[in-house]
Amino acid sequence: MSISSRGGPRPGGRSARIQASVHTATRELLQTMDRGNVTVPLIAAKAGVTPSTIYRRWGDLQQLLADIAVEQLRVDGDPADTGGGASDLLAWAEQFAEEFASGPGREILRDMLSAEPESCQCWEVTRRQIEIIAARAEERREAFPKVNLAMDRVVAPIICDILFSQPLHRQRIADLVTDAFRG
Amino acid sequence: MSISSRGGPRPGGRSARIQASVHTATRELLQTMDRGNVTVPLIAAKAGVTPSTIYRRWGDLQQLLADIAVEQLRVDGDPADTGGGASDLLAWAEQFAEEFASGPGREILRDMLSAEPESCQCWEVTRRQIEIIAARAEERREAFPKVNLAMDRVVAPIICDILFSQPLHRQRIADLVTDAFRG
DNA sequence: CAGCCTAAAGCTATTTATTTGCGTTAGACC
DNA sequence: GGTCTAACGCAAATAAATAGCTTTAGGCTG
Repeated sequence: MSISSRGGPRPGGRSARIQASVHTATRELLQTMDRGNVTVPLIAAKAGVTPSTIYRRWGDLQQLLADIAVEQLRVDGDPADTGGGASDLLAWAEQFAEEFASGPGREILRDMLSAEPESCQCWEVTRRQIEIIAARAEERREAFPKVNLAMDRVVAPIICDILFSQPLHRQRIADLVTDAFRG
Repeated sequence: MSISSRGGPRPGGRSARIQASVHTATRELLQTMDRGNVTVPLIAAKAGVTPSTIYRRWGDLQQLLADIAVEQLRVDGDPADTGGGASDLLAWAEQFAEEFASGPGREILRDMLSAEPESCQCWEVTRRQIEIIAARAEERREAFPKVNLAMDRVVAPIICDILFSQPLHRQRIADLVTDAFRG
């Protein structure tokens, strides 16, 4: 009997309930107070679980925060359909930048990065959004840059601007998008 | 009498000695063991100071690590002069990528990012390196991209590849450099 | 160059976070 | 229903971080 073929209540049930409870508690705390003051015991108390539960499931605070951040990226759903590939990309980039350029947003991005493993799903999730935009553009038979190029020309510079605290104006984003269309 | 006009032994002397001692101890520990096992009390013991000294001067482990990382960036000195702007940029980018693509290198980059403040001198220091290359190219009356463009087209994608654990081949870097020269 | 003055370091006690071992429970599977 | 185990709760032990107070080094003045 292999480990994976047997196994107890892993996916659903209590575990899921606790995960939701911890996630909610964390998000609420992050709205109330500075990220630097949020601690594992605090989250545990608000979520109604013991700290050791959190340590065992997530390892440490950073990985928990990263987990939550990635989840939030997902729930944002598909990028808006504005009728054209170029404007889709611009709209998406503006929203993305706005979301992460703020103090808290920057902290979230950094949390995602400091979490060790493939938790850097951040890049994958983002890429998938661009793929959706690209697919729509193709359906309409529009010209649209390769996804890799869009990541290099638009996403990478925006992320670096955010991480290294460079100012990020509206025009700057528009320029990046324009550049992406010049193969 | 203003604070800045009086003041005790701030720049030189004991403080400098202790900073050097702590930096050295940290670097040595990082070579011996995993970054995750390095703690402030450990560093303090090896450096022959009390932990509270480190906490007061650097705040926490991340800021100390970031401080050291930036220092190491500096000591690497000017980028090599290979005789032409394009090859200078390529050589620099290859070395940069190699330095940070490794496991420890990635961790260093992440440390620099998680340290709060303008400690993100990482970007500034890097930019200055590109400026040096650009200045040399101008002296030779070569064509060379604007520094901002080089940062966007070469540095930003490389950093994102490293941070998000994308593979980073030699050819990939060469392509990025080539792109940068297509204004 | 002797003495004053203070920023920075030491020391210690206290608080807070993290780890660990062990008993308990929920719920997946037969 | 019964069994079996991953995940949880609880509590004790360890380790890290903070804070108060004392001591020291070394820049500055006279």
